[in-house]
Amino acid sequence: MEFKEAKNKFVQTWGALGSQWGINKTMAQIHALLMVSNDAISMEDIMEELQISRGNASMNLRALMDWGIVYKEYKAGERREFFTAEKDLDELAVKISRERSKREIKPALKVLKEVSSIESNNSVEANHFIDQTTKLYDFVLKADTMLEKATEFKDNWLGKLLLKIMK
Amino acid sequence: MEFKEAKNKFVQTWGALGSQWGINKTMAQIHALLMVSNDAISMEDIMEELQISRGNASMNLRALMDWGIVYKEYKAGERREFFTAEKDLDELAVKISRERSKREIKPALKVLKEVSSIESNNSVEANHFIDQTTKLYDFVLKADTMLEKATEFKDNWLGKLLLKIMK
DNA sequence: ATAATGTTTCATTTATTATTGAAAGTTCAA
DNA sequence: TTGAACTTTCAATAATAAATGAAACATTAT
Repeated sequence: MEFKEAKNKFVQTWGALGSQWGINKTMAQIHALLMVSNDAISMEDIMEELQISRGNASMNLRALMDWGIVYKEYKAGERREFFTAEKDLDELAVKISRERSKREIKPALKVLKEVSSIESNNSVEANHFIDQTTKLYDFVLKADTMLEKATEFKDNWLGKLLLKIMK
Repeated sequence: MEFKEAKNKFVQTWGALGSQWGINKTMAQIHALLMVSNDAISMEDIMEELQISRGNASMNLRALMDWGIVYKEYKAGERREFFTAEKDLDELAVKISRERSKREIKPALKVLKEVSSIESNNSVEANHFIDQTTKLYDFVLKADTMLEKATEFKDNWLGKLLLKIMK
C-alpha cells in the first residue's frame, strides 16, 4: 500500500466510524483529512479531495469549528481561508467529550431528573419506574463527572499514574 | 407530571439519545421500556406501547439480545415469550462497551495499524501521515484498554477508590 | 396430523438525514 | 462603489436507514 491509498483508506474509515457514532460522514472525513495533512488546506482542496460540493464543505467546516476541533487560518497575501485540525489527541478528546456532554448528556440528565421526580401513585409500576430512573440519573451523572475529571487529569501526576496502572 | 406521561417522556428521550449515538431509535426505545418495566413483557405489549410493527419489534429485540442486554423469559403455562432488560447499570455499561469495542474500535485499530505501517516515500507529507496515524493508533488503543480495565474494576477496591477520588 | 398461536424474514415502502447547487451574502482591492 | 474572489445559506433532491406487513417458519395442544 502506498501513501495516497493509505490516506484514502484512513479518510474513508474515519468517515464510516463517524456515522456509527452519530457524527455525519463528511464531517468526520474532513476532520480525518485535516488531521493527517501537514499544513492548512483550502476549502477548494477539501472539495476536490473528498469530491463534495461547496455547500457541504462549508457547512461541515462550520460544524467542526463550532466543536472547536478545526481552526481557520489566514495566510499572508492570500484571500482564501485555510483550515487546520486540532492535532493534539488529548486536546481533541477533551473537546469532543465536552461538546457531547453539553449537547447530549446534560439535556438527558435534565429529563432524567424530571421524570424521576414525579409523585408516586404508589403502584408497584410507578415505584419501580421512579427507582430505576433515579438510579439511571445517578449513574449517568457519575459517568459524566468521571469523564470531566478524566479530561482535567490529562497532564497531572495522578492522571499519569492512573494511566500507568491501567495499562 | 404523572406516571404514564413520565414513562412516555423517558422512552422518547432515550430513543432520541440512541440515534445520536448510532443506535436506532426503536432499539433504544424498546430497551428504555424494558428498563423501567417491573416485569417481563410480551412482544405484543411492546408493539402496542410503542406503536410499532411486529417485524420491527422482532428485529430490534433480536438485536438487543445479540448485545446481551435483553433476555427472553418463559412463563409457566404461557406460550408467548416475554422479555426483560438487564437492569444492573454497571453490567449494562460493561456489555455495551464490550460490544462497541468489538464491533467498531477493534476494526478501526486494525485499519490504523495497516495505514500507519506503509513504507514512507520520504516526502514530508507521507512522514507526517505515518506519524499522525501512529499516534492515533496508540491513543485509540490506550483508550480502548482503559475502558476494558475500567469495566473489570467495577467492583474491586481500586475501582471504588478511583470513583471516590474522581467524585 | 393439523389447527391454533406465536415468531422471523425480507422485499417493498416510508421516514430521516445528508448533499447539492444556485442565489444571496461578504470582503477587499482598485 | 464597483466587481472579482470567495463563503454561506437553504430549498430542492438524493442517499441512507428504518419500518411495515404479509408470507414463511416454528412450536405445541389436541
